[in-house]
Amino acid sequence: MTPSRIGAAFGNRLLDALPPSDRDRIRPKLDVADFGMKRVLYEPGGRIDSLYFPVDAVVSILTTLSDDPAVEVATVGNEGMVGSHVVLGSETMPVRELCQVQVPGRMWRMDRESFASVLSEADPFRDVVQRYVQALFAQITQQVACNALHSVEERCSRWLLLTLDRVGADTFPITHEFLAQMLGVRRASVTLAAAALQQAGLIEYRRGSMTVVDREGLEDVACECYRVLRDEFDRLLGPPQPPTASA
Amino acid sequence: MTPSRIGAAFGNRLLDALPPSDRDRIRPKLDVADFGMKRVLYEPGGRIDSLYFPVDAVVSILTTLSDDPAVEVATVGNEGMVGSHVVLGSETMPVRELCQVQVPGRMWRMDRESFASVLSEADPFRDVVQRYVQALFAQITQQVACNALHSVEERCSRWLLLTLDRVGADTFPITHEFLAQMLGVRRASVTLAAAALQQAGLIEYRRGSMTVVDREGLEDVACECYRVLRDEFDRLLGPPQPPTASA
DNA sequence: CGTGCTCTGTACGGAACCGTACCAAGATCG
DNA sequence: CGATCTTGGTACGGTTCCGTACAGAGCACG
Repeated sequence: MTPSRIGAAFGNRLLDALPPSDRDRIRPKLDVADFGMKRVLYEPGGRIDSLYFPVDAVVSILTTLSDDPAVEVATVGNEGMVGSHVVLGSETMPVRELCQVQVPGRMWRMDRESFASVLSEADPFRDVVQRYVQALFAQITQQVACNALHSVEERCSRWLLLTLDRVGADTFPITHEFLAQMLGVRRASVTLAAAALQQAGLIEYRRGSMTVVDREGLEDVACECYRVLRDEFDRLLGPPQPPTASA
Repeated sequence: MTPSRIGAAFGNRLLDALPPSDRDRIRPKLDVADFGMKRVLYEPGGRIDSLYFPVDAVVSILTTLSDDPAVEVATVGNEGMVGSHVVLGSETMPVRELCQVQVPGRMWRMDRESFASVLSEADPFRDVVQRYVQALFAQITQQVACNALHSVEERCSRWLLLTLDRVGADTFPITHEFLAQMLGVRRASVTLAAAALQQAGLIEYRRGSMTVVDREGLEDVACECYRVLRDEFDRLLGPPQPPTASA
């Protein structure tokens, strides 16, 4: 943790969308969490005891099926928070959904009671949280159409771009196997798509590590879903701030 | 409209989940709406002036893409309401989503201001509405996995079963073309799947009209998504009531 | 330094589905 | 009752992706 300069930024777009005075008001209720890769934050149907506001971590919301591995329905990074169901009045996850750390990194943590009490006061916090839940809704919605209509290569590109926006770096850890599970496709299909993207000079990867080389080129290959989501987040949460060294 | 017997049911599971006294309290704010097939209730990004509680109508929530026809992300019938974004604090639809009547029928209508004012009081209404929004979330989430993993025939069956639960009858109007758009597949693919289902003696159809003959057989063909959604709705809203003649 | 494990590259047949197209049967409407 | 439109049946080549399998390449650890 850091000395809390007045109104200092958190490095999380949702929290930083608050006026400085509101930031200082909730700061005492936050501490820092740091989880390793693939750490499960909430089990299916499990209790939501804490909410998390990622800084440079990325978390997946997954849905489980009886015969297949879990499929990703949305990702949460520095633009949002993990545990949105509390906003809908629930203290638990849906029966078949879980949250899992995708890319390790830092997150701000707040326990559910604190969150609920801050939320119950009518203030900017409630407002920005509600807008985030709308954005999360939009993300899942887009994923429905994307999975129905777009190719593996398009979806891979979309996924990489979204992740890129959420971790602060061009390189992040990811295996083909893992990405395949997120997209609900074969590992070999991801290998093929990734090879094509590397061939085209858009990415580079070696054994569990992915680097985006040509970001704009990747946007051209990705389906429109990426831009749609980015624009919707910007509309609801305001454009991303340049990363002020904080936290 | 009907003479309002005290505590009378509405024929909508969400409204009927309220205690009779609460039902009577909101009854004056409701009137009956009846829209034809394919009528658009909200345009993409458009204002939500009224919310609707279907009785025997079915409404689709669709997401639009620039190059393809709109794809269905969820359906709303007598288990829920149309206009859930108001609960999230918005007065408009997301930029790329719309709501369209799927199967014509009756719906209860409430204007947004009335809804918001009823909602702001802490009471059973707020509670049941929040649970419905959770169920809607679950439905869209399931659709993500379903579109990624399941065949056209499985998805057709799921769609028919969900619709069957929502209209009060075994027969309802639907064309192959329309169903294909909802699922994001070719019209010919639906024709093939429907022919197979008819061949198996599960359904019958003739020119824009579909009848489910063997409901349990259809459940066996459908993917697990149908049962998952039905169970989640029952969990959050209570089991469906036998249809009391009302409204 | 060798062993074992994880991750990636690649192959092959097959299934599902696509884009497109054309025709026939039912409905509608003058 | 004939013209026209909508809906459904069918076909065909092509593409994408699947299921499965195996081998090599990088890394970790004893």
